[in-house]
Amino acid sequence: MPELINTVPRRDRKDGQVTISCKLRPAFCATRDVSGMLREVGLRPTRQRVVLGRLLYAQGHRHVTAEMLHEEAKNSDMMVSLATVYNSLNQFTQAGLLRELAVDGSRTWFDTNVSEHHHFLLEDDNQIIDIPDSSIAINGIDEIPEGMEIARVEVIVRLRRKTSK
Amino acid sequence: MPELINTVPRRDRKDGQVTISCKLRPAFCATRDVSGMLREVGLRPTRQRVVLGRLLYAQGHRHVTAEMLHEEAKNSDMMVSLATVYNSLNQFTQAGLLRELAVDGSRTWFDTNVSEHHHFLLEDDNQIIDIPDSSIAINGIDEIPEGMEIARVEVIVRLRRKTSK
DNA sequence: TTCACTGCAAATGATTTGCAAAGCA
DNA sequence: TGCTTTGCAAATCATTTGCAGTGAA
Repeated sequence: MPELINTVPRRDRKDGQVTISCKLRPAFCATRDVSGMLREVGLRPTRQRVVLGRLLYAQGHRHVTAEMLHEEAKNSDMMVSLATVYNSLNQFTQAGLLRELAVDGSRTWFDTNVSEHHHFLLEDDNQIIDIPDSSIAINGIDEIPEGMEIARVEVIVRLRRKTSK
Repeated sequence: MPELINTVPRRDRKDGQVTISCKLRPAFCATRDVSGMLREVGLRPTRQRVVLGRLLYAQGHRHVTAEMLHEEAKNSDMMVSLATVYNSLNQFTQAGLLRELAVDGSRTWFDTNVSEHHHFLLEDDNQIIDIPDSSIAINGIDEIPEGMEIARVEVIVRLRRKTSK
């Protein structure tokens, strides 16, 4: 069941302070809608794109790698080649349905939640979790280089297991 | 000429707010000190490590990739193999002389400034710049998952050229 | 002299690409 | 039918590794 949609993060800037408020955007809900969603962004709803779209959007927001998604497709006996998984993830990203996350040099993560929000990274088991409902204020970036503007602010809070003492 | 050293970032936490104050740590200064620096962290000052150490630390803080550093070594006719550049960068990182940056999925960046601070990423020309003297307050991460603690907070402010309008 | 370190070349792992075959409009 | 899209296999790119030779201590 879909939540209310709130895709546009608010961003106010005043005297060197950037404040970003964000609510998680709900998944493109409902399995049956994937074809429509694809058509909406100009991607032909082929069998493999629909399969991947369902895996991505049918269960709420997710963070996935190509390898993970490929594995899932295999397990649901909807074979999609790994190359196609990569291609589709890139097409989805370009179409604005996914967002790429740079958290970990070794592999690329994709986030089905494209609205502005931030992440916990569990260093021990290499898992990514949304920071829920965050309202983040950053001071001290009033000196943005000449001629530039902020495209996006990404905050990654790296967590580790508490050292028992 | 070295600035004053201030390696330890302050971090206070009170009611769900984490505040981090940081000053840029100066480079391990002076060309002639690289050998000593290496010895201090338990790395034998071999010719190639000293060459790389000089390139990294002789000119203030830097953000480099393995490829960049390899190129520089070649240009200064101090040949060091690419494999050794990679190995050295990893050894330096493990020894705490460098910090790895996750900004861009495609290649690994290393930062000679290991104290806690944050970065601008110029998306257009893929350049990384320190956010100077930043004092950053983050609200809303009071719900850290059970049994976890913050290892590090990374903020990346992605910048793009201002759209002329 | 000894053992750590380097350099090459080959191995790896993630991702992309070329191209013939297959599938949607 | 015609033009996309897929799937495989080969190509690529960044990075790591095995191992014989080299060099600091």
